[in-house]
Amino acid sequence: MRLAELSARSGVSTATIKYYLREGLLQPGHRVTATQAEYGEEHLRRLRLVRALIQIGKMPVAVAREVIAAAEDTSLDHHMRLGAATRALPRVPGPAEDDEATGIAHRSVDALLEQLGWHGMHDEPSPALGTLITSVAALVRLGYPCDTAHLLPYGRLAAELAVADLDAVEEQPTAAGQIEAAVALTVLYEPVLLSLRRLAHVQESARRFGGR
Amino acid sequence: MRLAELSARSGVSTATIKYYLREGLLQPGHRVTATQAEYGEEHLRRLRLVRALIQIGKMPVAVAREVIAAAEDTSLDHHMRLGAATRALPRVPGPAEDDEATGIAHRSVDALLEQLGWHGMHDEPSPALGTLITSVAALVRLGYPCDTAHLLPYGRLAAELAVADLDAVEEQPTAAGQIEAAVALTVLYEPVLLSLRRLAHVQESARRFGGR
DNA sequence: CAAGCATGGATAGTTCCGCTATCCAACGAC
DNA sequence: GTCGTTGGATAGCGGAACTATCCATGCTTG
Repeated sequence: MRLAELSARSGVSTATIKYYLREGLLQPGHRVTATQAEYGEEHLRRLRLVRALIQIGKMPVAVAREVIAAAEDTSLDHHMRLGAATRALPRVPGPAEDDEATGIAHRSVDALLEQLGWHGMHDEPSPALGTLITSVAALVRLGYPCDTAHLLPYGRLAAELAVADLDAVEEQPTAAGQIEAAVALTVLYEPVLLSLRRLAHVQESARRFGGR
Repeated sequence: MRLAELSARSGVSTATIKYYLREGLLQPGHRVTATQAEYGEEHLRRLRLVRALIQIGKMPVAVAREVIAAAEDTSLDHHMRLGAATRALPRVPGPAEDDEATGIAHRSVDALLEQLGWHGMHDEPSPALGTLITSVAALVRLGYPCDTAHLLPYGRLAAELAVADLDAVEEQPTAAGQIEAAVALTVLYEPVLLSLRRLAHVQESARRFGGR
């Protein structure tokens, strides 16, 4: 398949595909002559994944490159590669300030992890932990309840989600498939989850404050 | 308080505050002379909210303006204003394409809403519904399991979250406080939830594929 | 086999967004 | 009165994600 066909089948313009090739998000096609290259189904699939990460997952192009590179790094073991998406992702600047609210947030989160029985979080710190603390600090600063008691139900539900997610990952037969699934499901279920929560808000609000 | 003090207490530069004033995200201060204005605690609070929406909630400035305007629109009733954040928000372009995957996604989502007993979703369509369908379509296109059976646990957990969220909203004593809380908690608990899910993935992955 | 259009690599340009820097006239404390 | 401060207006900047143009090659068709 030539670049033009790859473009037609993916719905991505040739100019954008060239851009992704430049940025290293896509393997170059097999050069068949000095000025022509051949692309296969795996390029199409990869392109769809990249597009989904960027458009649906709102991931910056540079981050998508790192995530994909980590997922393909065969020097890491299975567990590490499964965590590739998690580690490369969030980019909400960690707790930059060191004010009172950040301190409170830090303590609330530590207590939460303790109560959930999640250990080893500080050993290989996931950027998600920084994002969590920053977000809780923002809530604290606005005076909203965000102590361990309020966070705990969220933590328990997150744990349930993780079980469902990992089940879905394990449905994939091959190791490489599991890695890709971990990346794709982690990132692409996020808008699903947030949308469902928003819709549930509408439902629950209607139930309580019932319009008509 | 003068602009400089507002800046110092919020940690936002005066240039940025002026920008927010221009963009209508902040009420102008009370003009005390031709060239000076006085700001109060409510300006500080509002500024912190705006910052949180933009930095933590990753909301575009223009969207933050709409959300805040809707939340303050006293011509709407309580239920409507509580939904202001939900309706003004997501901006993942709705299902633009109309391919096979989108059709499958549409049917899966409809069946899901049916099984959850969520009705009236199509009457005043929340943009979250469009985001949901687009995201599911992307998963379908990549060949991942995303049928009603897979989505249902997410829906149920979202419903549980909504109950907890609305409980937190109802803790606020005043109507205006509830509106602001609905906006702030809807948006600012999103990174909290996603971070917890990522951390839970690490835990669950360690449990299953356990490195050491 | 020549004409002519398609291919794909390189490079520069465009658009949008979220600030940021510069001016400048009016204030106000010393 | 002097001089630093305030705050409104305007223009500029830097990053991100594309997008448009150029051009040498090469396949294709009459």
